[in-house]
Order: sequence, then C-alpha cells, then structure tokens
Amino acid sequence: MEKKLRTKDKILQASIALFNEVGERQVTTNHIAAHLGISPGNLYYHFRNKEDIVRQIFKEYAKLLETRIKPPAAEAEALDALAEYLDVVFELMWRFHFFYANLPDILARDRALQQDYARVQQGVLERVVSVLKALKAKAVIEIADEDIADFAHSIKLLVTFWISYLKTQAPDSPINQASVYQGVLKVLLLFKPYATAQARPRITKLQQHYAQLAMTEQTS
Amino acid sequence: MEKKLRTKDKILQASIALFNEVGERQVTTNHIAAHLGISPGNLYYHFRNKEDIVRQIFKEYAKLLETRIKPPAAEAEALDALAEYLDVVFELMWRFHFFYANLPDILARDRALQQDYARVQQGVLERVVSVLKALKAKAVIEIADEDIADFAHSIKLLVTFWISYLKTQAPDSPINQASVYQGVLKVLLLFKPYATAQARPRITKLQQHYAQLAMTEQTS
DNA sequence: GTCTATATTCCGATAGAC
DNA sequence: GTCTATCGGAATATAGAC
Repeated sequence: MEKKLRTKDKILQASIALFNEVGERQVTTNHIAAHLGISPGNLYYHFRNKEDIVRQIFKEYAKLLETRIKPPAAEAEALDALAEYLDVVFELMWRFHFFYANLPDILARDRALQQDYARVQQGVLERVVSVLKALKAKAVIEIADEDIADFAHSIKLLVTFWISYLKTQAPDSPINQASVYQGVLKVLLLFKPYATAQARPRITKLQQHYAQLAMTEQTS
Repeated sequence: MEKKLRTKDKILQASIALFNEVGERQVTTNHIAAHLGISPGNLYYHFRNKEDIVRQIFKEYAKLLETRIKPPAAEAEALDALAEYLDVVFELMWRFHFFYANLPDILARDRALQQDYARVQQGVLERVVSVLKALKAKAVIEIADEDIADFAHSIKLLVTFWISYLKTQAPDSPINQASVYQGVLKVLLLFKPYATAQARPRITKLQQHYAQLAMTEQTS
C-alpha cells in the first residue's frame, strides 16, 4: 500500500546499489546524495553518518535471513533442507554482496555493527551444526561428532569469503549472480567425501542442479 | 656485514610492524614517519607513496615464499612434504598477517599489486595441486582427478582467509601466532575425510603435532 | 524536509633550505 | 638524506535559510 518510498528508504536502496556496484569503501555520503539528486545536508538529516546507513542495511539483511530460513519440517529430507538453506544464504549474499566483498574492513570500522554481526553469526553457526547433525542422523554423511563444529566453521568460512576469494582471483571481472552460485558447488564438494555410498548419487544430483544455475557465465 | 639499516629498510620494517599491529588501512605515511621520528618529507624521499611501500613489502614476502619452499625430495614422504609446506605458508602468513587481514581491500587499491599477487597465487595453486597429486599417488588420500583442482581452490581459500575469519569471529582479541596455527588444523580437517584407512593414523599424528603449536592460547 | 554554504580535519604530496 | 613549511583535495558534518 505504500508505493512511495520515503527519502530515507530511497537512500538505503541507492546505497545498497552503489555499494554493490563500486564497493562500500569507495562510496561516500556525497556520492550517495549526488546519485539521488539530493543535497548532502538532506542525507545527514536522515542518517547520522555512513556507518548509520550500513548498520541499517545490515539490520535489513539480518531480518531477511531470519524470515526466509524456516525451520525444516521434521519429515523433510535432510538434503532438501540443506539445499533450501544454501539457496537462501547465497541469494541474500548476492543481494548484499558488497558486505561480503570487504567484511573485515567494514566490521573494523564499526563496533556496534561488529556486535550485531557476531550475534547473527552465532545463530548461523548453530543452524549449520543442526543441519550437519540431521544429515548424519539420516545417514547422508558420516562424520565424527567431535569434528562437526570444526567442519561447520570451515563451511561458514568458505561461504563467508567466497566473494572475497572471487575478487582476489579475478579483480577485474565483476561479480555476478552465476559466479556467486559457484560457491554453492564448492560447499557441496566439501560435503562429498563425507557422503555415505547411498547418499552420493543424490549429492551428485544436487551438484548438477547448481551447476545449471552457475553456468550462465564463466568465473571459476 | 651490514648491521646498520638504511632509512629505507627502517621504513619497511616499521611499516610491517605498524600494519600488523593496527591494520594497514589505518596507518598513514604520516604515522609511519612519526613512529620512526623522521619527517614525512623524508619518507617521501624514499618511497613515492604508501602503495609503493606495500608493494615492496609484498615483493619481500613473495621472495621469502619462493626461497623457503623447496621442491620436495622425490623420496620424501608425501605427508612430510605437506607438513613442511604448511609450516612455511603459515609462518610467513603470520609475519605478514596485515596483508591477509584485509586482502580484497588492499588489492582493490593497487592494480600493480593485483597482478603481482595473481602471479604468485598461480604458482601457489600449482604447488597445492602437485602436493595433492603426490598424496594421491602414495595412497594417502583418495580423490577423483576431476575434483583435485576444486579441492585445491577450497584449501587455498581456507588458508587465505583464515585470518580474516578470525577477525570477524573475535574482532577484539588480537591475532597471535597460536591462533594462526589453528588454521593448519582446519586444513588438516579438510583432508581427513579423503584419507585412506592406512593413512588416517598418520594424519591424526600430524593433527596432534599442530594442536600443540596452536595450544598456547585459546582462539577457536 | 530540503537546500546552500561552510567549517573542520586529515591525508597525500611537493618545494626548497640545510 | 633530511627537515620545515605548506598546498591542494576530499570527506565529514553542521548551521541556518527556505
């Protein structure tokens, strides 16, 4: 019912677009204002500073993450739950990829954001662990209980820095949605050696599914 | 024979220390000069700008990397070659950890450094692949040939962003050498599910070895 | 809510004396 | 080789009119 974006929302939306396009660090409040055709003073009427903008964007991201990840139905296939999870995580990562393109730098400049991020990540870790345990319970993977937490961290690291890795490998070619989805394939490869013989063909099937999504463009 | 450091070398050494301590982005040419008790003008006599300093530091790093990694003796144990490799990589990573703490940002600001980094990484990737092939040939791990390159990328990603990951997880507690060595353990965990039954105990032994090194302080 | 104008701060970099 | 002095540039942020 609210078709009109208030200036505040326009600033947030334009900031996301600019950040994704040219990098958060390169975009100043002046750029954002100029891009929208408003004055810097106006922008500072709505936000205290750039940190404030980034913080609110992250809040929006975190809210989407929570909303979109439904607890898997008890009777659901464990592998389907994994796929659904990867879909949500990577889709949101694409929409806010500026954040992941320079995570340590962005966090280093804002303690409040740091706290917020840590809180969200704690939830993510628990989520990943529970997915791993479900996969083990359903005999999809075989893994020692004591290794689960470490493995979860490795997965999280891979996901978190996939975009950064792409940028270091090919800094010139811009990130696109297909290249982001190649990260899913890397995650699946991490799972593969843990897979039980019976589950392997189903993982292969998942791989093919995501290979499709990732094939639009060459990046790896 | 040359005990005295020339000003140029003192600048490089002080820069590395400051960068590691407070982050490359936060350190300006003024800070470096002030830290050494010399004038900014003097610094600019020796270096064109900060990029120039970072570039020369990277050159030094790359040279050390090449020098210290000897091609493994043909008769050597494949696992020993892996351990030696990990030792060198992580030790140098520790000495230059400012670089890895903000890699995408640093590279984004300097195309020449980008090229240099890409060149070095190409060599690293080939090296990792050859270690993996040796491990496979000696029946230490079991892996499909088609998966080797992808797996090598995953290892490289994990290693490259291990320090960044630490910083996002606990931005307050400073990085130390022990926490860096926990990255080695994460790498070994990646290998574990690929290990053949006969090799598993030797990998466990390696894990214990690095667990010792990583135990000085808690970080994970 | 929005604009114009401006104050401040800080960094990068150079000129010229010693 | 080193210093002092300084300028230009850019970004942050605010004051005050409309």
